[in-house]
Amino acid sequence: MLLQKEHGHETCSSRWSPTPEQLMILEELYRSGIRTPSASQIQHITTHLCFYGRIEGKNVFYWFQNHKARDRQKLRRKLNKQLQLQQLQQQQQQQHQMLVHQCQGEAGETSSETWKIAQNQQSEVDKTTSTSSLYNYGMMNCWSFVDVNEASSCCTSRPLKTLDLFPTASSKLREDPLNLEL
Amino acid sequence: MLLQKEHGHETCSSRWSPTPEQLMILEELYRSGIRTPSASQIQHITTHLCFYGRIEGKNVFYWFQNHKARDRQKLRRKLNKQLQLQQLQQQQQQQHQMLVHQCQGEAGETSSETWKIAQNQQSEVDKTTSTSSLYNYGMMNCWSFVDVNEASSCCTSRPLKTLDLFPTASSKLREDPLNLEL
DNA sequence: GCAAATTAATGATTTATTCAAG
DNA sequence: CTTGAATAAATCATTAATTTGC
Repeated sequence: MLLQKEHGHETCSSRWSPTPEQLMILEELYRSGIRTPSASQIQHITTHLCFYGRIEGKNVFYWFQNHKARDRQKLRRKLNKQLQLQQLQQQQQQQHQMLVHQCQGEAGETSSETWKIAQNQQSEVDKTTSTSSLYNYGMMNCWSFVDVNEASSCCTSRPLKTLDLFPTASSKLREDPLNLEL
Repeated sequence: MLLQKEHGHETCSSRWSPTPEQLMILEELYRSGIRTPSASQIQHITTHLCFYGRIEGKNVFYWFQNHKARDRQKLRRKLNKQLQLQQLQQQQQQQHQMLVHQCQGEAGETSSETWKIAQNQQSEVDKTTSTSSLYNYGMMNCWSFVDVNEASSCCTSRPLKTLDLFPTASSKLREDPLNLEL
């Protein structure tokens, strides 16, 4: 472990932390394709970055190591997430395909036609407050009769069935392999 | 005033907020091309989504309205941002192009070649602690002589030299195996 | 506003894996 | 098959961001 030293007015903490400029340049180099710089590359970079603040070769070395690793890690996780999502969505798509098709069948109608929500099964409670009333749907000049209590009564009955999602993976699931060197 | 209810996700607050399932289905419908659903489409969707939580027609109507608008907005902003970023990056690239090119010229070497930082101009202060010592650069079994005080003196005196001890010619790309937890 | 407490990032080390030479 | 160079993965440790209670 390094000791804390005072170099003039600058505080030397135990570990290097890049100045914004250094970071910018490092990232630029990374974007330009450098992943595991050679010794002399590290040397050049270090010399260049010295202008912006204290830095040494191993800092550069470590920075590229870590950045590359965490980049891949991030990518892997992203892909995994997307995969899970896709699987989920596929299942749900199956589950809701009927709804989609139903809606597609009615594609000809316009949204701003006056529409009424048929509220046939009114809940018995709260009959006093369940008055049909005029709703102005935003900026559209379309008014509809909607029952105020539509939602609450609608929520009490659950006619649909769900598939079990997430049972998929074994416990040993690891992140997907990923080919390196972007 | 908010009434709290325990229906899983459902809390009855003053305004509707979609459950994850509802949101997923709405987005699925959106992706499937629906932008301004007709009255009966809204009716169907609402009925369907009621299963997952309190919802009414106007919520569906508004959701599509908002989603469409914000989608467009997001796209616009994204494009603008990308443009600005590109311009910034171009400027920065100009600024550090030389360094990048320098590094590109040395692309053949491997990172873990033994490399030495010649530290000729030793700073006068702290002579006691400024001992050259062996550094193990992480997991690489490559040891280099590096001066402990490299950094402090590096910033005061610019010209540095690399002494590549044995330039091996073994840079080869390799398949990435890698596996990892979730 | 502000500092203590907590959390997220990330620099630095260690351990495990890969691959090629002998 | 063993060994060593090189590197990826995992881990440790400290700093920076962020939150939180005053």
